[in-house]
Amino acid sequence: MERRATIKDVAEAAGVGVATVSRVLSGGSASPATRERVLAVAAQLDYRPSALGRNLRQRRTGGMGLLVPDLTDTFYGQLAEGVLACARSAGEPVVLGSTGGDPEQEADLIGMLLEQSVDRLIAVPSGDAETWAPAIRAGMTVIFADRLPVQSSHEDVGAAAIADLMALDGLSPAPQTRPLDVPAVLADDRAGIRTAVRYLRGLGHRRIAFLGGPGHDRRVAAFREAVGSPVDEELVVFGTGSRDSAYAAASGLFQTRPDLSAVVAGGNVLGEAAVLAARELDLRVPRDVSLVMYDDVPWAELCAPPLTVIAQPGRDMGYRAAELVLRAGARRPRSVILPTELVIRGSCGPRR
Amino acid sequence: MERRATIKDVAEAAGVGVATVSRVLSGGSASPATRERVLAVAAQLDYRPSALGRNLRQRRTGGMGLLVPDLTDTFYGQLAEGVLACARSAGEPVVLGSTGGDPEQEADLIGMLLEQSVDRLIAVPSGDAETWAPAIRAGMTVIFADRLPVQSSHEDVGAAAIADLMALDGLSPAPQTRPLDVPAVLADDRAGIRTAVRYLRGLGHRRIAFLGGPGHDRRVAAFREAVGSPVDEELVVFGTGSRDSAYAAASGLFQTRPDLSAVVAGGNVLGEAAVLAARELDLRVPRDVSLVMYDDVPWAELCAPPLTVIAQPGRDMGYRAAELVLRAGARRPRSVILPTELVIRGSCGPRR
DNA sequence: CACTCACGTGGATACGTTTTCAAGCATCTC
DNA sequence: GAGATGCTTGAAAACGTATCCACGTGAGTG
Repeated sequence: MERRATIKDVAEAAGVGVATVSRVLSGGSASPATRERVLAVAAQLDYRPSALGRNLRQRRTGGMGLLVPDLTDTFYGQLAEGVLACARSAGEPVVLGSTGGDPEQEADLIGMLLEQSVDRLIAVPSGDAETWAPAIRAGMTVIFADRLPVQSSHEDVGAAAIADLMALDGLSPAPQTRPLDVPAVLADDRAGIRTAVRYLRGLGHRRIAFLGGPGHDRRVAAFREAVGSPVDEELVVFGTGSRDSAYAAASGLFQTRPDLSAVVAGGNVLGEAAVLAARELDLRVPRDVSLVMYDDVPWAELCAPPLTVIAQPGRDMGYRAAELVLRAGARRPRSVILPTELVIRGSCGPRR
Repeated sequence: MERRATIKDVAEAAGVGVATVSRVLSGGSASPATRERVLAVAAQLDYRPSALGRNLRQRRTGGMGLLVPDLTDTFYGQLAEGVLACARSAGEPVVLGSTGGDPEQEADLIGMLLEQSVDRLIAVPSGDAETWAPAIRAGMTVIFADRLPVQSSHEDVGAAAIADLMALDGLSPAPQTRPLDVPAVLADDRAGIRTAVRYLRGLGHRRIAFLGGPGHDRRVAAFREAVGSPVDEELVVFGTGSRDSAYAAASGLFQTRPDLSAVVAGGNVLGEAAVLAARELDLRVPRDVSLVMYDDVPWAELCAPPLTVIAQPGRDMGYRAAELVLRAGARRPRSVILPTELVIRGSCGPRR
C-alpha cells in the first residue's frame, strides 16, 4: 500500500518543473526532448494524475451524473448501459442515482451531485421544473433522456427541448419562448404510438385502452391524438410507477371495461402488469384482448404469446445522451429524437 | 449561476475562523453560542461544503464504486438498486461501471476508480486475482458480491472469503491461508442448487443438465455435489455471458442430449435462453423438459408456464454489501451468505 | 548588429477543505 | 493566590493539480 507518485515526484525525477510535467501530460506544448523524458519517467514511476487535485483546481468533477427512476426496469438498465459504454470509452466516471420516481429523492440526489461538483448530468426526470431549477441555476449541463419534466404552471424548463421537438416533428415553428437550454434525447413516442394504434385499428379494434405510468405524458398525448376525439376517458388509466400499482391499474381497467379489445401499455412494467392481470382474469391474449407494449425487452419474446412491442433504442439513447453531455461546449446541444419500431410478434389479433 | 459560498465566506460572515466553521459542520466541539451563529450564517448563505476540497484534503473520494457485468441483466439491476438505496440513505455517491464481463474492461475501470481515489468498491468480479491485485495493493476496501474472482493458479484473492464460507457452510475449519481480506456477500448457492436438484430428483428426473455462465463456478460445484458422481459431463455446459452464446449453449445442449429431462439454468439470462431454445426445438415445458432457473425476476411469472426459480435476494445483497463497505473500519468485515428460496411455479413436472 | 518575436520553461499561486498546534481564557485544586 | 487543567478558538499548513506570468534563449528581421 505504498504512496502513489505525485506530479512533484515526476518533476523531480525528470529534473523539470511541475508545470512542465502538467503540460506534457495534458497535451500542452513542450520540446520533444523534455516531453520524451517526462513521459519516460512518468511511466517508470507508474504515475497517474490524481483526479482529486485536478478536480479541485478546475472546480469541477469530471465525468457525469446519471439519474434514473429504477434500475430494475429493464429499459433504464439499457439506457444506463448506453451511458456507461460511452463514458467508459471516454475514460470518464459516472455517478449514478436511482430516484424511485420520487421528486424528493431526485432533488436530494441533485443536491448530492452539486456537492460533488458534478456539472454534467443525464436524467430521466421525475420532478417538475422547480425540482430542476437548482441544477440549472448552478450551471449544470443537463440532458434529459426518455422524457421531459412535467410542466409546472409558471415555469418552462424543457421549453427549449419542446421547441426542438416541435421543429423535429414538423409542427409549427417554435413559439417565442425564453429558452432554458435543457435539451433532451427522446424516442419518437408520437410516431411509435401512432403506428401501434393504426396497427390495432387495422385489426378491427375500436375500443383501445392506454395504460400509462409516470412520465408517459407525451405518450398519452400521442395516444389521444392517434385515437382521435372524442377519447373515451375511462380507457386511459395510470399507475404510479410501482409494479403493484401497475397491476392494480391494469386489473381495474380490464374489470371496469370488459368491452375493450386492445390495450397499449406505456412501458414494460405496465406491459408486464397487463399480461399478469389478463391472465388472472382469464382473458386470453390475443384472443380476448390484444396487447402492444412500449419498450422492447428480452423477455417480451418469452411471453406466450410473444409480445408485440414498440421498440425504442434504449441503449442508443443513453449513448447519445452521454455523447451530447460530454461534447457540450459553449453551444447548447440540439435535442435528439430517435426512431421507434413496431415489432410485431404474437400478442395482437383481429377483434373477435 | 452565482458562485457558491465557501467556508471562508461563512467564517467571515460569522466573524469566526474557518477552522471553527469546519468543526461546527463536521460535528466537532464548539461553544453553543458560536455553533448557533455559524449554523445560522451557513443556512442563510445556503452554504454546502464542497466535496472537492474535502476529498483532496483527505486524499480520498467519499462514496463507493460499483462494478457489475451488465445492467441489462435484471439481477444486477436489483443488486445495484440495493447498493444505491443504502448509499442514498447515507448521502454517499456511487460511481458505477459496467464491465461487460470482460476482465480487461474491469481492470480499466479499477484503474479509473483508483485515479478518482475511490477507496471503497463493491464488485461482481469478472477477472481473476491478478486483475484485483492493483485494487488490493492500493488499499481499497473491496467487497465482492454474487461471486468470487476465479481462482488463478498461484494467487489467493478471495481465500479469506472462501474460508468464511466454509465456516458458514459448516465445513472443515478454514485451512491456514494467508488472508487477503476480501470479504463477500453471496447467496447460498450450495443450498439453492441442492434444493433444486432434490426437487427435480423427487419428480423422477435422472438426467439433469446444468446450463452455466461465467462466474457460476460455485453453482456448478454445488450442482456436481448434489447430483453425485459420476457426473455426466456432457450435461454441464457453459455460455460466455452474452445472450447469443447462452442461446447457443442451450440449443446445443438440447440437441446433443435429447435424453435429458430437466435443466437447471445458472442465471436468468441462461434461463431465458433455455426457454427460447426449447420453444424453437418444439420442446414443451414442463412436459418434455423441466426447467428451474437461478434468479427470481419479475418476468419469470410471465412465462408460460411460469418459471420455477431459485430466488436470491438481489436487492438485499446489494444493500448488505453497501453497508459492509461503508461500515468497514479498521476491522475487516465478515463475509455474508444470504439464503435462497425455491419458488415453485409451473416449469417443472414429473419425468414422462 | 540591435531589436522583436515566438517559444520553452519553472516558480508561484489558487482551488476549498480538514487538521494540527499553540495561544488565550476561565475554572478548579492545593 | 499560584499553579494546573480543560475548553474554545484561529492561524497556518497540507492535500495534488492547472495555470498565470515572467524569464531566458534562440531565431528571424530590419
